[in-house]
Amino acid sequence: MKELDKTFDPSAFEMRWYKAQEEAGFFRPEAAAKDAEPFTIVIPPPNVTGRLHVGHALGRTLEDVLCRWRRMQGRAVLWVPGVDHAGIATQMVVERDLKERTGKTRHDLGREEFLAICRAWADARRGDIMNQIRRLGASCDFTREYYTLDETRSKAVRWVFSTLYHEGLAYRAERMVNWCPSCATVLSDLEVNHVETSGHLWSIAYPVEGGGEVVVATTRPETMLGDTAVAVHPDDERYKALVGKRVTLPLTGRTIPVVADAFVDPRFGTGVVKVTPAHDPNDFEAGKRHGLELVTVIGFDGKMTKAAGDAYAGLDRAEARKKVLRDLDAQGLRRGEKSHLVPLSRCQRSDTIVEPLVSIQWFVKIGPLAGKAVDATEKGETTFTPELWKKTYDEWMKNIRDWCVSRQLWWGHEIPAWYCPDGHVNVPKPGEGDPSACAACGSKTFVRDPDVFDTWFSSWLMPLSVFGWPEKTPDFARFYPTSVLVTGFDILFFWVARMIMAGTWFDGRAPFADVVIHGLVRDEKGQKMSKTKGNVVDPLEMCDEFGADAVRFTLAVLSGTGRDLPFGKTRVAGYRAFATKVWNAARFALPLITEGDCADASTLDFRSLSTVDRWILARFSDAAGRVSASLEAYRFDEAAHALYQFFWSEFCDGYVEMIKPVLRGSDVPEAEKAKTRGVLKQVLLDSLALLHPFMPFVSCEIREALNGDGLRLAMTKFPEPHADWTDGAAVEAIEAVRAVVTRVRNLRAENGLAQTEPLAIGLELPDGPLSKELQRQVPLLSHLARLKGVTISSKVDVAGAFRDAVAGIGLVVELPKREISSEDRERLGKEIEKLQAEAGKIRARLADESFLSRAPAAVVEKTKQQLEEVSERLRRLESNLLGTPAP
RNA sequence: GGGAGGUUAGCUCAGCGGUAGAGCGUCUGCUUUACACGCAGCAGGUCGCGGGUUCGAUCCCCGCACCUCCCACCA
Repeated sequence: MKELDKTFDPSAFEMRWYKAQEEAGFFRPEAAAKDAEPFTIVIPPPNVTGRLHVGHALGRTLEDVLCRWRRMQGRAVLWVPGVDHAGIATQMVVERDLKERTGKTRHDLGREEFLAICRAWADARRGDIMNQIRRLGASCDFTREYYTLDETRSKAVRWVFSTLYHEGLAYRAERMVNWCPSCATVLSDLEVNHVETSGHLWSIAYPVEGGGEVVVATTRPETMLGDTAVAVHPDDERYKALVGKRVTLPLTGRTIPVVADAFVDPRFGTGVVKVTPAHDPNDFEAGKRHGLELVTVIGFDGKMTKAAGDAYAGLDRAEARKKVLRDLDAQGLRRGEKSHLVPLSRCQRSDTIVEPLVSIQWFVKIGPLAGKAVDATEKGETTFTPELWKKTYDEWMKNIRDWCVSRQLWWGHEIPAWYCPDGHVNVPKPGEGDPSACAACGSKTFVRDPDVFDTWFSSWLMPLSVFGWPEKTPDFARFYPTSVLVTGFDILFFWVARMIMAGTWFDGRAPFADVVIHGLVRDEKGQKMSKTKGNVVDPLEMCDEFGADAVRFTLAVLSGTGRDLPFGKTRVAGYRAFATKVWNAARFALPLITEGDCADASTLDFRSLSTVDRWILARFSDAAGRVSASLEAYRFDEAAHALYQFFWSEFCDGYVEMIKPVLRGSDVPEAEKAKTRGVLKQVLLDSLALLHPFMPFVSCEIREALNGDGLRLAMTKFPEPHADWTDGAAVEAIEAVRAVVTRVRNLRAENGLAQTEPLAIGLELPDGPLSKELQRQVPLLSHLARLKGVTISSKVDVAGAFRDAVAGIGLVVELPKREISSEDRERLGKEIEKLQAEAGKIRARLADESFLSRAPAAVVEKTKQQLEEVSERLRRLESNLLGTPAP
C-alpha cells in the first residue's frame, strides 16, 4: 500500500496511470465480456495541421466521460481515434514552409515530389496529435487508429464516388462556383463565409445608341468590362422604350443589348442592372435566359484577363476597380456613388474574397441523400441533444444544394475519373480498378482527372470507413451503427448532416444513435478566443499546470446546456481545489481505515449501522443515482455538480466531521468503530469510482493507496443507487442535527461569542421517533456545536433563553448575556418583519376561496403547513423581545 | 431578407407553474492534529420591459427592447 503525499501533485502520477491503463488493454473493447453490448464513438478527426485546442479538449473530455462510464458498466467500449489529412490546410502549410525553406513552389517540384513532402510532414505530426489526446486521458483504442488518407479510407472514398456516379448522383457540370484565387481552388458553399461589409454603390452612365444614356448601379464596377447586356424590369414604365435597343459599354467600345427581365428590382438603385454573366450568379442565370455571351474578365488568379482589354489585363481585381472608376471619371460617365452594405463572400481558410467564376466541377446531387437522412432523424433513429439543433439541421436539409466535391489541390483523395481526347468520361464501377482504355471509344490516350476530393468527402464516411467498410469486417458488423457523436455546432452541416446522409444512403442505417452538440469554448470573460486577441488558452499547458483531471472536470461542469462556455485559469484552479479536496479526504481516511479492523461494508447489515453511517450511505446512493441519470441525459454539468456537492458538502463537511468523535473516542466499542471504518472506506472507494470517468487519474492514485486496486478501477463496476440504502428517518434526523448546528454557530457569530464558547441548548419537539433519535445524537450534537448540555423535551423552560425554530424543531439557547442589545433588537425586528410579511401572504392565499377550491389538495395542505412553521418561528422570535425593556 | 438562442445574486451559469439555486467573488470570524487549493458564518436578486392565460408565473402565450449566432446569388 502506498502513502499519499502531503501535497497533491497530479503531474507525479497522471501519465503513469494513463500508460498503465492503455497497456493493460482496457481501452480495447476486447477487455469487456464477449457478449457485452457495444458502446461506440468515433472521434471527430482533428486536422493533422493543428494542435489540440480547448474545443477538442471539451469534445474529447465529454466523450471520455461517456466511454469510461459505459466501460465501468460493463459495455464493450470502442472509441476510435483518428486524424484528418486536412486537404487545403495541409497543402497551404507545406507550401508556405517550402517557400520559406527553398523559395520554391509546388509547381517547381511537381506533383509526386510535393505529395511526398506532404505525406512525410503529415506522418510526422500524427503521432504528436495522438499523444496530445492521450495527455487528456482519452481512453481511445489506439490499435484501431484511422487516418482519413490511408489505404482503407481511400477504398471507401472511391467506392462511394463510383456508386454515386453510377446511380446518377455524382455528375460533372459547368457551373458558377465559389473560387478562391489565393487557394486556387473551388470551394463548396459551406466553405464560404458571408460578411456584410461597408462598401459603395456606384452609378455609371452607359450611352444609348441613338442618343441619351442609361444609368446603372453597381457595387463591382470592374466587372463591367465583362458586361454583355443591361437589364430592366419588364413592367418598368421608365425604361419600356429602351428594351431592345443597344447601349455602348464604356471603356470597351462594345455595344450590348438592353433586355427585360423580372429578376431586376425596379426600386433598387436606378432600376437598371448591368449584366455580367461570367461573374455574378444572378447574371449567369439571366444570361442563360437571354442567350447572352460569357465574357470572362477575371481569371482564376484573381487578375484581369486579356478579355478585359489591354489597359486592364494583368491588373489585380482591386486595382482594376480603381482604374475603371478613374477612367470613367475621365470620360465623365460617373453619376455618383453612395455608401452601401455589400455582402462579401470570403474564403473560410484564407479570408480572401471569393470570386464567382464559371468552371467545370464534380457535384453530388444531394437531395435524395438528404431525404433519406431526414427520414431517419424524423423517425428518431438519431436524436439531437440539445433538441433544438434538429430544427437547424432540418432547415438546412430542406434547402440543401448540390455539393461541389472537386478541389483543385494535390493533397487529397484523387478523383477516380478518366477522360479521353473525345471527352468521354470514365468512372470505374465500385470495386473495379483503374481503366486502361476509354469504354466509349476505346481510346488509350487517357487522362486522369487532376483534381482531388473535398476533405469532407472522406470525413462524411468516417463512421462507416473506420470499421473497414465497404468490406464486411467483423468490426463493422459489431460496432456500426455507433452510439454517440459529440461535436460542436460549427460542423453540424459540414460533417454531422453529411455523415447521416452517407450512413442512411449507403448502409441504410443512421451512423449514430445520439448527437450531442456542445457550445463554443470562450475565454473567462466570454470573449471568443483568437490569436489576435491573445486570449487563447492551451489545454495542454493547463493540464501541466493544474492536472488533466482538473481540466476535464472544469470542462464537464461548464458544458451545461449547449451554450458557450467561459473557460480559463481561475476556473480550472477552482476545480483543482476539488481534486485536492478528494486527495486530502483520502489522507484523512487512510490511517483510520488501516489502524484497525474494517468491517466489509458489502456484508454489513445496513440496519445495524449507526444513524450517521446510514445517512451517508443513503446520501451516496442518491448521488450515484443522480450522476447516472444525468449522464444518461448527457447532462455532464449536472453529473459533475452532483458529485462535487455530495463529496464536498455531505461527505467531507458532514460525514467526516461526524465520525471523528466515533473513530477517536475512547469510549466507543471497537465493534462500532470497525463498522464505521467499513462505511467510511466503502463510501470513499465508491465515490472514487463515481468520480473516475471525470477524474481518471487522481481516482486511481487514491484507490491504489486505499485499496491497492488503482489499475482495476477503470474496469470496476460503476456505482448504482442502492435500494437497501434508503432511510428517510436517518436522513431527517441528520439533516435536523446539521440545521441545529448551523443555527447555533450562527447565533454565536451574531452575539460575538467565540466558536469555542460552550452553550447549553434545548430542543422542543413532540415525543416520537425523531425526538428519540435526536436523544441518541446528543453526543454528536454536542461535539459539532460545542454544547455543554442538550435538553430534549416537548417543552423546555429556561428563563431568559433565546428562542427560535429550525427545521420544524423548537430551539432554546442559553446565551451567556442576559440583556438584549439594541443591535440584537434591530436584527430580530428585521427578521420578524420578514416573517410577518410572509405569514401575511400565506394567510391571504389561504383565505382565497378560489385558491382553496382550485388548487390541488396537496398544495393547500403544504401551504397550511408553511403557515404553521412560519407562525411558530414568529412566536418564538417574538418571545425573545417580551419582558425586555425597549432601549 | 429569413431563422434560432439569450436576457436570473458583483461575475459565470443552473432551474422552471406553487413566493429562487450553485460555483467563484465580497464581507465577518477561525493555526478546530485531512485540507488556507481549508473550516465556520453573514450579506447579496422588483428572475430585461409591457400586456395576457391561471387560484397562482421567473417558468406558458402575445408584443417590445437590447445582445449572440446561423442561413441567404439582389446589382
